[in-house]
Amino acid sequence: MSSTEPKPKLRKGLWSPEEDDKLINYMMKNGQGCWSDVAKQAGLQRCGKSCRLRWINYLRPDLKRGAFSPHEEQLIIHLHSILGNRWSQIAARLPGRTDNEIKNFWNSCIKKKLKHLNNNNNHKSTTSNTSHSTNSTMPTTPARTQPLDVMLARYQPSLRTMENQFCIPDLPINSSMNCQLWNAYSIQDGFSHSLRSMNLQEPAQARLCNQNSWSNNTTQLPLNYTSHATIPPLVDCEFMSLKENVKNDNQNELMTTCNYHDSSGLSAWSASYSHNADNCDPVGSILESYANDENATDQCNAQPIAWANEADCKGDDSCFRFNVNFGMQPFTATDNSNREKTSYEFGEVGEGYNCCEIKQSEEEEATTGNSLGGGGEGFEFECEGATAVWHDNVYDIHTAACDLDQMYFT
DNA sequence: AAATTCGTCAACCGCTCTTCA
DNA sequence: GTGAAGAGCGGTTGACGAATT
Repeated sequence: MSSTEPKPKLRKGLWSPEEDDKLINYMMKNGQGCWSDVAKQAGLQRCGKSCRLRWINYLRPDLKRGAFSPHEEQLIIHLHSILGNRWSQIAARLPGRTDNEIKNFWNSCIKKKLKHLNNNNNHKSTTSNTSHSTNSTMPTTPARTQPLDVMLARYQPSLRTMENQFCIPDLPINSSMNCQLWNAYSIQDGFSHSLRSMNLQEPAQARLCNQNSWSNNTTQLPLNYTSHATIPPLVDCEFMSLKENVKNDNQNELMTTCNYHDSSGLSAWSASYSHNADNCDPVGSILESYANDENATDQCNAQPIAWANEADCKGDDSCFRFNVNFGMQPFTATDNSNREKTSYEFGEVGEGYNCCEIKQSEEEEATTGNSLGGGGEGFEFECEGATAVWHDNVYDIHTAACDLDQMYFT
């Protein structure tokens, strides 16, 4: 049965240049409003939804047209490895690109490359397994030199190799310390991690270097992943520390866990240090076991992060947590009750490097004592415009570089 | 040269979330 | 508190040009 009433027929399909003109003129004149009104008032026989889509994905003036740059490709792969198919969130971090564009690019281009890469790898591993079954050393394949290849390789857990891990270059650390580094490219939800553990050597400082600029607000992923690889230019950091006066021998023990976030608001890598792990409480023991476990690459998940739980601070432990922005230095943190003041010095080290040096000051050792222990208190820090407010196990972070909200410690 | 396959991308569809009365 | 409308998101479709057979 056919209706005799003339229904308002809405156009579908491709937009004509005339329709585009009408929409552009209307939007330039009136700005964005109710989309169903836009359709009517602009004289378009389209539904509001169609108008919105056309404007957002194609007509708005701030769109960047053309092919994706290599850097954009890397960024998309990086973000997708963390966010999955959350195209709008990925697009939000690529100025001038739309979610639709990125989605199409992913489905038509990157996905294919990944598949191809995976096929190659499967072939390689099949053939190598049949020929060498007992070789337990790290893969000896040379470091990849193509950025996209590196990103793709890192995206696929099965393809991760030593040279594809983030590592902190030139990271001297006390021989009594163990250092554990891991990248975070397997993050799906919160801060679970894919780990790479390392034992490092003296001296007793942890220097975190970056060939790019710490203070650069834009996200630039590292292009080279050699043994002295760069790390992302991170501008935000969650920093946790546990300090314990070990009983009997009056020896200080320090365990520190850092989670770093790049300027796109995503965790990019983490590092942990333990001092005098031999005397460790469970916290240090966990760290040590990972540091000594050659197979710890992918098994830790969120466990290290849990060290910062109040419950892990036993006895007279002091426990303090704060956020820093490495692009701003020096950094001083004060808890919101003004009972303690903890200073960390970040200085530039080396020509062409904007490095961050983390060390615990004498004052801090002397003053942290027990007063920062206990749960339920919030901490608030400020650092040249950056604030981090801790409440209900959530950090609200606001910085001049980016506005990150609700980062979680698990 | 025609037919077929492939790749790209704009647009649609259906669903969820948000806002507001 | 509730429902309707609008907005936004991700998956999918289909048109169209290029490449291949």
